[in-house]
Amino acid sequence: MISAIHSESATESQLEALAWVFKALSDPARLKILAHLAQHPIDLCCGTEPGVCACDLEVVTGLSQPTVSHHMKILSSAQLIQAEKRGRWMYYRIDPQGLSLIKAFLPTIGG
Amino acid sequence: MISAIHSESATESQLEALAWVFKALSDPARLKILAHLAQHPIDLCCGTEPGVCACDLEVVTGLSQPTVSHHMKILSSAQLIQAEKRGRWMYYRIDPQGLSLIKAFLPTIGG
DNA sequence: TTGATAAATCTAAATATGTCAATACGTCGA
DNA sequence: TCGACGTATTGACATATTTAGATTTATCAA
Repeated sequence: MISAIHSESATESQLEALAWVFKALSDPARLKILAHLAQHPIDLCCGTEPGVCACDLEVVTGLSQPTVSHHMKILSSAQLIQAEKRGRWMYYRIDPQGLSLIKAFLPTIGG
Repeated sequence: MISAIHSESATESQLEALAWVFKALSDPARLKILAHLAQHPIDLCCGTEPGVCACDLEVVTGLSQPTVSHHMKILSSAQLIQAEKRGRWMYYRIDPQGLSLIKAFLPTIGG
């Protein structure tokens, strides 16, 4: 069949989407944020709400508020976190979609 | 115990090493190279030698020779490929170490 | 309504990255 | 030894990324 001419199993745009998820994971601050979210599904500072608020992540990373906001936007665009605003606070939690993409792809590159 | 003060399970330097592997994976050209290596353990253009030579990867990626060389250096530094020189040719193959690092870390961030 | 607070956006900076042309380096064959 | 060939390195350039200060927006409390 014709599509077999393109012998690579992943299309160009699929590779770009995957590369973007990997890029979101390529910063130590963002890895630290994700590890914190995975290990603290219940918020520490703002009560018993599910998720972690942005102010916590400033402490965890030692970065400024705008910088944390920037990182969260990147993680969100890669579907690695889900963000929800409740009142004045943003709450974050792990989004399984981004990592699922990666886990499905790893065998393609020998993993 | 004292070390428990640092409650994150991964140290700063471990996170940096992981981030570096993810960064090596964050480029579509490098993903394409890895996919090609995984799917062609036997060389196409230069006989029956195990591995893929650099000249093949110029064709696969459509990039110039120096650019491919640059990408291979990055993949190698992340332990994602093994490189071997035989005569005038460089042969590459998948190195399982880099991906193993990642696969071991994914559960830490909810994967 | 006003003031305070949490987060996003805008702006600017320093640094990093991807790319190729030119060149250098190794290796092989004649 | 010399020339050709495959790859690595260097230099240059355009673009992207990380970061924080200043400002804006949205929400709540008084």
